[in-house]
Amino acid sequence: MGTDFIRQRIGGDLDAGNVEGGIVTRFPPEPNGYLHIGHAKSICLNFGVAEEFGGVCYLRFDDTNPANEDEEYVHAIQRDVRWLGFDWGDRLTYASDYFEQLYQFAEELVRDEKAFVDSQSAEEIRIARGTLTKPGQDSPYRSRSVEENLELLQGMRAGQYADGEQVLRARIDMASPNVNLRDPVLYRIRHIPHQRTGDTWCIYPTYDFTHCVCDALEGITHSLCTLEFEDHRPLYDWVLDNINVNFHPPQIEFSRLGLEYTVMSKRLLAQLVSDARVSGWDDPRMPTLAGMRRRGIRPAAIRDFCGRIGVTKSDNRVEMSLLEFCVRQDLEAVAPRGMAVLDPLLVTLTNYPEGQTEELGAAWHPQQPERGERQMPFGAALYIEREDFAEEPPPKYRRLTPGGMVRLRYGYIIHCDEVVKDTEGRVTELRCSYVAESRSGSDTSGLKPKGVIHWVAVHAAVQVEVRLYDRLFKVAAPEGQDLTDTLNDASLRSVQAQVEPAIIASDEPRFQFERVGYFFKDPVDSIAGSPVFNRIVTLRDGRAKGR
RNA sequence: UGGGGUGUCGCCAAGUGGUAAGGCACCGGGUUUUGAUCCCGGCAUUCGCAGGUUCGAAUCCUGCCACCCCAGCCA
Repeated sequence: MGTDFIRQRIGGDLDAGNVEGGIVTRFPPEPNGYLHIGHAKSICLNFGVAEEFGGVCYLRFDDTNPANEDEEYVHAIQRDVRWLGFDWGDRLTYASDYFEQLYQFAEELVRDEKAFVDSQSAEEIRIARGTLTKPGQDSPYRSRSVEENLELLQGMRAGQYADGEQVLRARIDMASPNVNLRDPVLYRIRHIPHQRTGDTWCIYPTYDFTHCVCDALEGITHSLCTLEFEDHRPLYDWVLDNINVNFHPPQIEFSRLGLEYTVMSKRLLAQLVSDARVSGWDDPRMPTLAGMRRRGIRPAAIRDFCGRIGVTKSDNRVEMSLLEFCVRQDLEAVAPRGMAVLDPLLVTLTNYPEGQTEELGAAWHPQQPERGERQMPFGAALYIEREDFAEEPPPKYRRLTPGGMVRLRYGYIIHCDEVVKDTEGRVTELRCSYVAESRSGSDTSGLKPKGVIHWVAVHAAVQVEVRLYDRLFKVAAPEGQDLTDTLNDASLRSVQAQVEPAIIASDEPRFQFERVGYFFKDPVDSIAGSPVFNRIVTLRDGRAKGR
């Protein structure tokens, strides 16, 4: 793990003896959607920092707005954090755990004349707030007496008012150049049952009032959040400076993650789900942790990625190639190899005894012979990849051509004698001859074909569905554009592939289909004996290179 | 046009006055029965721009410029 500005700051605080009790951080998601890879950055930071400095990290649900939140998300978030490999131990909390204390602090602010109940409508408040360049106007209710404010606030809590009728506001400065300080709302009335507190409350504290107080109560030593909250820091500090709480965490901001060809806003992701542009939050094309998990990406790859992107304050949009690199690197040593033909072209070996078959040994992992091998059935009828044959090969083409030869990986060298086409001119079959003495491992032919291709014997091939995923969007930065014309309609392609039987018989969840990519048995749609494979990522393609 | 931020290679990102780390990508080359993996090598005389201070600046000062965020009773 590199040392970013936050870790440097924490290390410095530790060295200076500013944090006696050890580091305490928190990951504070609102349960209103699924976690995505941008959250993973924050999770890896908060939990990672706690681990590295011998501290602890809370998982705290920021459930202050029952209108947006749902229990489903609470479960999904816990699952995702755990899947990523982090453990909050007994430090699972909810902002709602502190509702009573929050309320008491609110009364305290009222008693100290630091807050007042405003009876203006939301619209009136908005207008009086001024603009970015014009100062706001004080509310006519700004100087109500402590007694009146207290009675009003208690009345709000008791349910005497309708939604929006009253609101508790901090009394700060309506002329502040920072609009967040223009008497921000601390409590609003919402006659909505809360998923955890039921109908105990009909007033709910806002983020700005809640977050800093929860941080203080939990003794968070470093409150890490994203850049858009930088303007809120004065308010964070104001609240803690004006209530009787003896702990004041520093808020430190870092930039959120941007990733090319996808979006990271929960709003847009939720829209993709509700508009059925994807199959759900766990659609393998989604940048959600649930989606990436279903795609077949392992948590180690995501953690590696989060370590490589760093933590800074600069706006960023990371290239997809970095994520892909992390995914491939993680899978390279782990995934057993197998062969699958995605777009089959029939090859008939004219000199191979009709009806004869044999078994050819093939390593599960060429760099790890200890993993053993499987037997690949071989016969006179084979499938090869359609794109591994070219009638008019481009320069440096290393596969089959009319009159050319290639090696069938772990098998024989074949020679293309005849190209059979249908009436449309489409190639339907290649009639080839095999070199009997070229069998892999006992090759005495002396031939040196320039290429090696994968294949599957027709008589033993199993047809399965393979889902080929591509980027969700056609443009690198889709935000702010119309989904309909930026969405990549080729982001999912389903094909019927021919795979070797050993893959079907294996319990391995992930394979590298040689020369094609890494694939994962879809955990939802696979049936015993009839798996559906998701393409996790393609193999790196060095085809452009010379040599 | 008010406030808050950010600008170092195509993308991330070190660097905190001593003469531009690293990763990804890309480009060579080697090994290879996966055009994969692996291995070697290349890749910013320059740090948004312009001045200034200094023996010396990406790092300090001044002035510009560009981009991002903020006017929810969302977080």
